[in-house]
Amino acid sequence: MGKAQSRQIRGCRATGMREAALLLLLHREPAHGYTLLEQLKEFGLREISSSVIYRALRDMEARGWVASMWDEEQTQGPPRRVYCITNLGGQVLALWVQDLEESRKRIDYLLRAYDRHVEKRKNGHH
Amino acid sequence: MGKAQSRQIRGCRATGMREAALLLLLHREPAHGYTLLEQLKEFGLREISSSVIYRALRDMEARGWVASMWDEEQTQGPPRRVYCITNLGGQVLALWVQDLEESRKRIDYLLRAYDRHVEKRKNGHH
DNA sequence: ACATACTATATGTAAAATGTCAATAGTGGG
DNA sequence: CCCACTATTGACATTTTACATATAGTATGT
Repeated sequence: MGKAQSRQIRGCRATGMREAALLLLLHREPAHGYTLLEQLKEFGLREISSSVIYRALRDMEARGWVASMWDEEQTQGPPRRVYCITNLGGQVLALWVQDLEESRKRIDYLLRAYDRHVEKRKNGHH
Repeated sequence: MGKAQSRQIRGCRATGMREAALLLLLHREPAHGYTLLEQLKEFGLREISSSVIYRALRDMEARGWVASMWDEEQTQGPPRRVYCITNLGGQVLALWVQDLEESRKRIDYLLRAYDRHVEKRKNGHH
């Protein structure tokens, strides 16, 4: 399929949703990547593959937003990491939240502009 | 600066805003790239460089969402393209709008979840 | 004529983000 | 032992975005 056709409309997510959701979950309580993978569904983020989550977690750790250690209690499977949010991570979460608020405003504006425009058309103001 | 530090929080826009805004503007009336560049500010999209807009327009044309021709009337500068939205483009715009509505819902959900969480913390529920 | 500022579009390339696939590995059940 | 489920990681391709720059016409001042 050519380059021109490649971009599809597909569940347009706000950039930053993933990070914000992860940080929020970890702000509630420490968790493992595998658990977070499940919990993210709460936020309606469409299927995110596991490797993406794990990578996001490692990146956030490199930035100091979260910290991790291997879990001691052994469970049904190989050892797993527990991630905790850091103080910095909490602050960053607050920033993401502010950004999302602005995003929402912009989306609102566009949607209203669209409605107004469609409305006008219906009323015959070609 | 290392890879880990490279990702900044930067005016988190919903993916698809740009396309939707362009299509909406063109749905109102045909326009030139240079004009659209100006008009996009209405939607609070932070500085988008011209090359990004022109590329977006060409891509949308390749997908059949818009059509262009060289403007006949000559103006202050080199010849310029007029872009019109196509029927397909109008339908695509409606889809983008639906997507943005869902995006807004998801953002809403996350923001409320954050508020609830912060509220709980304040009330002493560790 | 020459410089420069603004209008206008196009391209090349690098960097960043995302997606896909598969590798590795422990545990438990039949 | 084979399979299914839990759990994390790495390699690679694709997609998206940003940035710098090329090209070019028009207008204005000197």
